[in-house]
Amino acid sequence: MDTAALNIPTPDGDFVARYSDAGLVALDFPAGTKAPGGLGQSAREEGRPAAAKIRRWHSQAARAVRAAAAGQPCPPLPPLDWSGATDFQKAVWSALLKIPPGQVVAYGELARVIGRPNSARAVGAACGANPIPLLVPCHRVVAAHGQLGGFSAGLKWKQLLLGREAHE
DNA sequence: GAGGCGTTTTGAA
DNA sequence: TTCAAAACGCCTC
Repeated sequence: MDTAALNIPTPDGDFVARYSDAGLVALDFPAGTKAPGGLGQSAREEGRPAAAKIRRWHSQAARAVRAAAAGQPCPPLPPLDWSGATDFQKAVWSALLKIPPGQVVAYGELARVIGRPNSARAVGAACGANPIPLLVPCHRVVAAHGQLGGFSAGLKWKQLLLGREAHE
């Protein structure tokens, strides 16, 4: 694929945003804090130098990442490239984008929102497949009974982010 | 409170 | 096409 990977420095480390011609395709958490997987190596641009539009998206994404990491309301996001995702995943991720900062919903509740009340487990799978955590706030989804559930970048990040948002 | 089972979706063989 | 796995929820003991 023709993608560009650009660093987003924050007080918590360097996030890595990956872009296609259509928009932001993925966001990697800072190396060292990410759970297994091996992503998050040093950022490098693949292919051509970043086009002007990608630089524009990157500045938007950088602002959004820093705001989200600080638990503040998210400024406008660049276009997100969800090509390759299933309709179910897109429905789940769209619903996630509507959750305001500081508020959490249960997997089962999210399942009802998208019209699949029995799909709580599938919602969890879709959250786990989310390539853009933080900006698509899967950390605001928790299991029933107040349990945390899981998080692709590690539960420590989930707790940290929820704590900061609750503090706002 | 703990354990087991059911539901739904995804990805690999 | 089939099967196993998964960031869950509900029911039973």
